[in-house]
Parts: sequence; structure tokens; C-alpha cells
Amino acid sequence: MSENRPAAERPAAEADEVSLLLDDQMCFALYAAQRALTNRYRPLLDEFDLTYPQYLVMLVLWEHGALPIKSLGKLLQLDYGTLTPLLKRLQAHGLIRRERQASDERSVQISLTEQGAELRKRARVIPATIGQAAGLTATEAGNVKALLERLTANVTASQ
Amino acid sequence: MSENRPAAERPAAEADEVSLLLDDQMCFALYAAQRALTNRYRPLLDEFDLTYPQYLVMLVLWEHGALPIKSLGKLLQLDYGTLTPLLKRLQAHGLIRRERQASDERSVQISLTEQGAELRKRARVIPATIGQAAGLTATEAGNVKALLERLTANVTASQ
DNA sequence: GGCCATTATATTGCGCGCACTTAAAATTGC
DNA sequence: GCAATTTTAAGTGCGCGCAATATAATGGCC
Repeated sequence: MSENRPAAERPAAEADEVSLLLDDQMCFALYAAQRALTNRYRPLLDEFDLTYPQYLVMLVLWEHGALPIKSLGKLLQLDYGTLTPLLKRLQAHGLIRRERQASDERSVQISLTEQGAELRKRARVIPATIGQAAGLTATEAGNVKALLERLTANVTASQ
Repeated sequence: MSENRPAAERPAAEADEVSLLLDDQMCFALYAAQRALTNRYRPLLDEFDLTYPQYLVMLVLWEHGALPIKSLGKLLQLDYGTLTPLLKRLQAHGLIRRERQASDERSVQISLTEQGAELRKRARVIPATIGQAAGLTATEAGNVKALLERLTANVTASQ
């Protein structure tokens, strides 16, 4: 297959065509990195009985306090199909409360329990541990973050 | 909360502690970008009745030809729990064959059907379309790819 | 040649993530 | 003030991903 040769050797007709090779694809690097990183979080989060998406919800609640599900979804870019059962599990673990708003009976307010708020102190170690494991300089991590955010904005807009 | 102020204003005790703020986390940018990109692939792959992980399997088969499941797993960094049912679905769609190796009855060889091989021609458009939507320069995409691969290697090694 | 560790795959269970549908409350239009 | 529309959430179904377990074939090893 011509794709197994370096670009310089390929026929001109294929020169401007993007490769179908796995190793040429930034998308696969992204896909693999996301799973590898989530796997790295797992042993850390196991100590709190949290999954990575659940940890993200806790981050938002620690930062913003009580929020309706809708707002959680906007911040995390997740829909109700994901959040509704996830939040019920967090509630079952005693970390959050779910309460209908009196002002708008459609809305469900999510707030931290004492126990959920407590967890924050112990969780402070996690970002540093992950930062260590990632092995990127602050500049590199910042660059990746900025480029990924542009990527997300671009592909979301072109839908 | 002190985390809502810029780093310069924070007390010294917190200065070298990594933030728990969602927006400060490269990990969330990675998590969000991966999902956004997969969502961008979806309408393209729907035309081939493929999911993104199934598309990755097809990429590998187009590139390498027939392979045992084990090798597919190594290349894609996926385990049997993911691959076994995924490959059965690809087989049900008539894109691949699954055959026990005579030389080693434990091994299952995965090969492309005529129809699976045919698909490659039509799939050639996909990388270019995604590249357009991503809106990064080739240099930027290359940098992200390289940094993500380092990240993956680092977090995998530190397990 | 039979025992034992290893290897390749399958199965089960669970938690996302997303599409699609349903339902109830709130808002808007007239 | 009531019908039509919009908003917020829940329910269902399906395909990953991964942990844990099971099973069968292989390869030493004595």
C-alpha cells in the first residue's frame, strides 16, 4: 500500500489526501490519551468511590455550590441521559442532594451534603498526582489545553 | 472561594497546589475534546454504519490486512471485553471474517471481506473532512499529537 | 506423557455517553 | 384565559470500555 511509504515517496495524486494510517491520526492519539488518563485517575478515585465523570461533577459543585442539573450539563457538556443516573448514584453514596425547585417545579437543584463537601479536602492531592504522572511542563500542558479547547470549539461549531 | 481569584492573589500556602477548578484542568479539555471529536465523526461514519471504535478497527485492517484479535488489541490499546462484541457486530455487518487459526486453535484471525475492503475507497474522504472541521494547522495538529503521545506513554508507564 | 503455568479469547456486570421518546411544568400568543 | 410552544427532566436502548472471572489450547518440565 502506498500509505506505508513516507509522504515524499507517494504519487502526487495522493499527496494532498489525508492518510488513513492509524499512526498519522491525531484523533487516535486523542482517543488513546483520554482513556489512558482516565485509567490513571482510576486508582486515585477508587479511594473516594468516584468514577472520573462523577469526579468532574464534584469539581463543579465544589467550585460553584448548588446548581440545577441543566447548568451542570452546560458546564460539563453532558446531557440528562448521562447525568440523571450518575447523579442518582452520587446521591446513593450520600455525596449530593437532589431537590425540586419551588420556584420552578421542572428544575432539580443539586447540592453537596456535608460528606460531599468534606471530600474536597482529601481530593486536593489528585491534580498534583496526575500532573506528576502526565510528565508535561506547565507550558506544554497549557498549550495542549488551549489547542484542545480550540479543537472542541471548532468541531462543535461545524455541526 | 479563594480559587476564584487569579493565582497571584492566592495565599502562599495554596500557591504551589494544583487547582481543583474545572477550567484549569487539561484533563477536562482532553475529555471534552475526545467526545466532541467523536460526535463530529458520527454523521460521517453513519453513512458506513460504523461507530468510531469500529472505524479504528477498519483502519488497522486496511493498513495491516488480516490480524489476530490480540494484535488488534495491542495496536488500538483495547481489550477483549471491548473487541469481542465489537468484532461480532462488524462480522454481522459483513465487513470482516473471524476464523480460528489451524496452527493455534486459541487464536482468532480477523480478515476483511470483499465488502470490508471496498469500504476503504469511500472512507478516504473522512480524514480530510475531519481535518477541515478541526481547524488546526498541520503543525498544531502535529504538536498536539506528539504531546498526547508523550502523555499517554507517561501515564501508562507510571501505573 | 502427564502436570502446570501461560496464552488467547469469551463472558458478565457496571458505568458512562448519546439518540430517541415521553412527560410535566412554564411561557407565549392571541 | 386557553391553546400552542418551549423548557427541564426522566426513561429506554445500544455500544463502548474496563474489571473480574471462566475456559480451552499451548508449551515447558521433569
